[in-house]
Amino acid sequence: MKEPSRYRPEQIESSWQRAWAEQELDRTPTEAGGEPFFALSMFPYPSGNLHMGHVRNYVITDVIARTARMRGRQVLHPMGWDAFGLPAENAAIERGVEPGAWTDKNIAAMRQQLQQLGLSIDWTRELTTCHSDYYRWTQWLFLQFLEAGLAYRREATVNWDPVDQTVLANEQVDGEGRSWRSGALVEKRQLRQWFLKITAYADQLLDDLPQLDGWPERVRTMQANWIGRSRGAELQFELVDADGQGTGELITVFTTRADTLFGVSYLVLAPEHPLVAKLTSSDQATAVQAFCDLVSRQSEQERTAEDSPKRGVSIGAQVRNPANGELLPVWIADYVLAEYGTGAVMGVPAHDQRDFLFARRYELPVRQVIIPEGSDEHAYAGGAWTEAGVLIHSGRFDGLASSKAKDAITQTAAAEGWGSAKVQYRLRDWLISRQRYWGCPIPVIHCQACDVVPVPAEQLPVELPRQVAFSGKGASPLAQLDDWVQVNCPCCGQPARRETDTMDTFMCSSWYYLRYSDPHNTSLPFERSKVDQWLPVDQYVGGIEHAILHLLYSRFFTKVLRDRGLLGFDEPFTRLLTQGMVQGITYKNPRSGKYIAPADVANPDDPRDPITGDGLDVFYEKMSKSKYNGVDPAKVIDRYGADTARMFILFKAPPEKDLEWDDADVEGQFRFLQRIWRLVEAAEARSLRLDGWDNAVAPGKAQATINGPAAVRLIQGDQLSPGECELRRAVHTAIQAISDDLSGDYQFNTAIAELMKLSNAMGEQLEAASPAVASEALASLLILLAPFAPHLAEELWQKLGGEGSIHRQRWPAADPAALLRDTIPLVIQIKGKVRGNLEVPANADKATLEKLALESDVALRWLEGKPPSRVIVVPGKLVNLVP
RNA sequence: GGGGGCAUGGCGGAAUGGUAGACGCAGCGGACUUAAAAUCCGCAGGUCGCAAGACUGUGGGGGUUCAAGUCCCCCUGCCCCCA
Repeated sequence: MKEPSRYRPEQIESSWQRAWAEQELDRTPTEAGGEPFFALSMFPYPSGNLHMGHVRNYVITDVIARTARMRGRQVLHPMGWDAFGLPAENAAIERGVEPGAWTDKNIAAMRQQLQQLGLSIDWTRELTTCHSDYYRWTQWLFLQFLEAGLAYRREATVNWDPVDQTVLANEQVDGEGRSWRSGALVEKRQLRQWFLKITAYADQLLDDLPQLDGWPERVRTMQANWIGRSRGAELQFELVDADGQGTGELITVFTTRADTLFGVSYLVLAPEHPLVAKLTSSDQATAVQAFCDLVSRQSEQERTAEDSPKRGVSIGAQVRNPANGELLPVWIADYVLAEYGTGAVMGVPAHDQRDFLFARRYELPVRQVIIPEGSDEHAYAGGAWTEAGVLIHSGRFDGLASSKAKDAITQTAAAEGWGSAKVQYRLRDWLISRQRYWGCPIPVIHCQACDVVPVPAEQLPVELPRQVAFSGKGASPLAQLDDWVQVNCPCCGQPARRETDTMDTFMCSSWYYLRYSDPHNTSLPFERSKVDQWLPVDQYVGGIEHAILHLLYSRFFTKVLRDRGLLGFDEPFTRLLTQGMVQGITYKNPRSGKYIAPADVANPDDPRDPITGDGLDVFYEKMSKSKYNGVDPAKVIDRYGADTARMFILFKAPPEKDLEWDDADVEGQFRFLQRIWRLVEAAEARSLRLDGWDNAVAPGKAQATINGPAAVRLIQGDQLSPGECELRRAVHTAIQAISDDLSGDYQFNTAIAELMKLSNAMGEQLEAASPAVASEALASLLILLAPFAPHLAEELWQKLGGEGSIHRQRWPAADPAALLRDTIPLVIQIKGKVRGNLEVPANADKATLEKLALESDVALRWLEGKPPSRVIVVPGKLVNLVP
């Protein structure tokens, strides 16, 4: 007797990876035939090592890509590298390695790690954002923005990251005022910087959100909140001199509550407002300066939180309320931001909570001008009343409802020339300048005579100089490279200077998905016909942390490029799956706050600090080095193989939920794959073969409706034993369930549960089944398994003599005949409670079911001979008898 | 403060308004073995009961329905976004 072999992933995985590469199995089809399907993962930053979050991301996309291929779609499933960024520059500063070389080395390491996962990626389309054959086109696209008037330079209050020594866009600063990268509290600085005019697309970016019905609702909500459109009015207040005479100079405020105009007690400017310096009276100058210094050290969050103290100082100027002629003092305050609206607001303490707190603190008058409808009482005590209502103390507008009054006052303002309706956005223009070396150079030249001159397209790329000296201090290394900086102006030929700022790396990632459609084009970023053929991305997979940043920028790019005629669609990503985090078991000493490595915990049932003996807190948290809770994918692959790692990650939790890494569950998946191996071994020992199984996906071939060899097609229900019927039912139930789980809303965890059920059923029924039924079951199991565990499925497919690669097999369709049953268990309910079961003919009609139920033992026992008052029959399911 | 989401065994998680807990992990019992590992078979929400079975059970409270984890209202707790 032949010695049974054992499932040893290390012996099969790498050889199949090589074989598939030779067969070019993952190559994107170039000839027509079949509907295109673009499966995309958010590309990684090449840090040099793959972590579990990456693995989860790419495995999910891989299953989607493989399934689509087996369903006859033409699949584009590429990978690339988001390769500009600070870590490379920090490595250069700390270890003296050249950022480009460091990055390329990391890419090579990570590519190899990715390949070990058995991902069906077309590596011939790989792209790297820091290579000039890519960033040449990032520069080219920047010039498109410049030409369209969507890129501009201006002096602005910007977020300065003191750790990374560069500015940041608003989206890149979190709610606590910290940098998304370094975690440092950002400072405010006045600098002249490059911006992209994303606000010009604010309406489209907002209004097109509802059509993204393949996106998670919460991502759309987050984007809508971020754009923050509010409809209101701009109102102008004229400055008056000490004698109460108008000076002709105006302060413009933005408000969504024009209805409260008669309740204004004062005006507030942002401390950074350009008029502040001009308007401050001499006796207030010292106080104002001190206050501005104080505010510049505060974060936006601190300044605007509703529960924080509101501070300010009068600047000694006065304005006139255009509605009633009252004179109002002008203040500056921390809670008004220069970059939002006009940088000035009207203070209405009775109807705005922050104004209320401010007025209390500085003893400014509070006048109520809105009362709740149907009431004449003062509706506030101790706080502002911010709801809509009816106007009082508002002259000719008295008695109007808030909503009507807003329109009426705005119209009056327009008619009398002191205001107009205005739509305001929270979204601000995207600051793309970075004072760093390792980024895409901004392709412009500053000339004394010609001002800002774009580098002519034929001179692109503006190459980033290599072999640069890094100090880590002061200005960008680029600014210190005189040879590089000094050029002649392309316009007038006079000596000029290159722009030394580089682009935000989010620029590079805002269009990479487009380049995959035509990655080797040397005359354009991509050809329109190709981008329109493959895009928009059918399924995009990545982390929720990009809900606003990358996803909003990419939508913006797509719309701009559409308007430039470079592509022909409105949105880049049709469906979006935001996968959850991978969490590791984390031990923390609650007294010292120190994290303890799992390896140092002697007894996991009673975890204690190895040094102090304190009991430890145990919980799951996102894997990170500092918490010692990371699991290295390479080690898992070494020990169990890629297929087990893939299966575990997909089975453990639904894709959008957080996943708790658990070694015992990994073992469980390995055992499952072993059981399949043994199942096939046993079949092989019976000489079962799959070589008649002609089911391959051929380009253009019509979708087969019946699977398998002729023998199975001829299976007649009445020729099968009950066990064979049961087995076929299990097979086709699994086909149907897994096909559903892999359609649109991906549920890999339940799909794998169905595979387990099928394999359990085969364990019981396969041995007694005829070769035709058994081989149908085996082939189906392996084909259904193929997207999840591609190496094992291929190995076993070949073992049984399957023709061609299993990955070229057609996805099976369930045979409805196999799902039919003669009898079904009918649930008998008494008053809604389940009291028993009854085996009844599957095709029995309502009347028969009712009769059978009434005659059942259960009915006799519970109804005590009395006829029920009501009978509900759900055919195929249950009968509910209500006494 | 506003908006959104979530809450199911010891654990991860399943359940088109129709038998709650699929599938797995951990656990327990058994077989095989000199023994262990591996493997195989079986048990398993809780309470009461020898058992048959009954009662109870999806964060808490109400409601709609023949029937609610699922739909509606209120509350509590946790998470996310915005302020």
